[in-house]
Amino acid sequence: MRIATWNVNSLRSRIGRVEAFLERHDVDVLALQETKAREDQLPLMGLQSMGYEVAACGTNQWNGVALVSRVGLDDVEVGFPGMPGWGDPVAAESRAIGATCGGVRVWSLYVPNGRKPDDPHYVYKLDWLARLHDVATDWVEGPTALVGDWNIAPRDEDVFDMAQFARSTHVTPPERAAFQAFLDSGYVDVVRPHAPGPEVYTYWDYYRQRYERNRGLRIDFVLGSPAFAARVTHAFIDREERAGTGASDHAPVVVDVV
DNA sequence: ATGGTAGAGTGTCTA
Repeated sequence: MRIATWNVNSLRSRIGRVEAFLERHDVDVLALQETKAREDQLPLMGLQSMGYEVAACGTNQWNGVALVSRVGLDDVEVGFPGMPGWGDPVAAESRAIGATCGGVRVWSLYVPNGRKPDDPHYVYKLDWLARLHDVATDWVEGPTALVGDWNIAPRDEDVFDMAQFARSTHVTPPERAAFQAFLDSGYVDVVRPHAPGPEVYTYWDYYRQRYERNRGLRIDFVLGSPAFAARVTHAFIDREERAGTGASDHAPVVVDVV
């Protein structure tokens, strides 16, 4: 079974690339972030004709996550227990969706950006991660994959130039500690062992031709519970998907499990 | 400190 995650930066504007990506890599389950659409706005007909089911959530024009699966899409849950921000327009219910696909519990996650370290949204980000961690410790016994845009670069090697992030989010010690807490609870970065080398970015800002100059960040991750990680045979970052006009600013991450 | 680009949709907001 092949599982992928992709911050698509608007599903409606990217639907052609999404369909081509699914076909090119023979993907069974695709977790999407920043769909930027309500469920009723989504162009699902093409995906359905390709044999996929879709579950989506999103209530505003900025966030939104979805799961696309052709190996089952059962027990769909929008959000997780204790998730902060209910009733907040920037927040909650459009950032997490979970379902059981092919025997694996998959969560598509769009971790809050944080904006600036002195912004209230940064506090909300850390709170959101803490609440997710609370429930994720209950899921670690089963075959679980926490996938998506974590908006954290856990290590210096995940950043093209640490000096440029001296006063920025994504690299602060509290954010990195929040990410590390998932690893300490048993979750494993299942991609890095299969993506060796110094530059394994998943995101390149649209500004300043950062993709062309390979000045990116690694912020999209597949964290697997031990039962999931033991089944991973291969993984890669589809860097080429970021090239050309009409690309998302994120590349998809693909994982194979037996 | 600012601005650069892209996408939501008309006012700016978000990333």
